[in-house]
Amino acid sequence: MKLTPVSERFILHWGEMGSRWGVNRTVSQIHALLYIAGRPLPADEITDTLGVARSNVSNSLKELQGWGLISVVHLMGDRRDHFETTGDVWGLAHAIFKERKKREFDPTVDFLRDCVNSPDYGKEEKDAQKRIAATLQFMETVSSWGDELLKLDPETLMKVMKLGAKIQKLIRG
Amino acid sequence: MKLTPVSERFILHWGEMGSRWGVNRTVSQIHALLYIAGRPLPADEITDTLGVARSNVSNSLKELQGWGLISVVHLMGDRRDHFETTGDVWGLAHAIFKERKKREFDPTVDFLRDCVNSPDYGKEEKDAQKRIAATLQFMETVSSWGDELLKLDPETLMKVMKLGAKIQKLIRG
DNA sequence: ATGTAAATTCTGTATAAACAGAAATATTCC
DNA sequence: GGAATATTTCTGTTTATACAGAATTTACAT
Repeated sequence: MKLTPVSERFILHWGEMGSRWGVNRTVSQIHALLYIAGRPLPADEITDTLGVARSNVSNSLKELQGWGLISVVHLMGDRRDHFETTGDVWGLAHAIFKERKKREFDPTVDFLRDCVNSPDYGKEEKDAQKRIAATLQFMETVSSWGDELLKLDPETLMKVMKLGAKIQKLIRG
Repeated sequence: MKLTPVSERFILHWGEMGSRWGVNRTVSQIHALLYIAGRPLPADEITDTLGVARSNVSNSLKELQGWGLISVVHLMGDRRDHFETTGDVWGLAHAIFKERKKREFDPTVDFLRDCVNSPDYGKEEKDAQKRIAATLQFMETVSSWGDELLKLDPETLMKVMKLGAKIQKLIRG
């Protein structure tokens, strides 16, 4: 697949940012490619377009499935797997947010709960106890807030975001 | 500094999660230590407590300063630098959120703006153009929402979070 | 100035992640 | 069943990061 200049830049940028987002370059490049392509692509076409090893593509596709970002589809008269991603940026953001929360946030909330319930907890300095408890409480609040937001439909969430700081007035009133 | 069992677990957990959060283990361990200690520590004490090389501590402290998570203080009659972090979980979350947004989000928003304004943009498939534009618009909305939230004081933000999904009613009404 | 403590930078090593290419496995068609 | 195609797993290499320990620099005291 021949890439236009903008597509190419897009894919390269996505790949570079990937490392900051905790996913490797090839994985994010493949995702970007599928997003730009807007149609299901077979692994070989991804391989050719990005110029990486076929095995690398295979593993990366697996990881993207683990993130819930791509799905396999089949085309009539073609035995190859084809891969596609949502063209809908909301769906994407939803999947990414959900998965990152699960991987980066929830384990620590669980851990902190465990700490606080541990028999050793009382042996801690009073100040340290306070800070740990406050951290847990804070993270629990953020966590359930996140879950709530994930439940909202795009339109509502968009309104919430557009509201921005003006929400203060609603709360006070 | 002798660590209690919970403190030790806390620091180790923080260190492990660090890699998922994009910072290395020593960096996050040091931060956790300062957070638990609740008082300014000199580099040597950090070195001894964590059992890592002095040079490693030095570099990690630099990185934590880059994140705006620690500050240097001096104690009377002691020439050594001492390092401390906010004991306030809100302050912490604020600093982390702000910095992550800056590093992981804003560059892509800038990049997408650049794409859309590029002379090559028109050569793109109509569908791809739409998706890129939608991505930009979405990320811009999220970005300014983030900025707004960062401006709110903790109490208000807490109320917003506690409100959760019930915010829908406020919006409709 | 010279010595001493503190902090940083430099250099090499170890570790882990990413990746290519080969080999092996699975799938579908005849 | 066997050939052809598609996919995954395995193995070794490369590359990037983390780190220790040494060397250097900086800051301060006398």
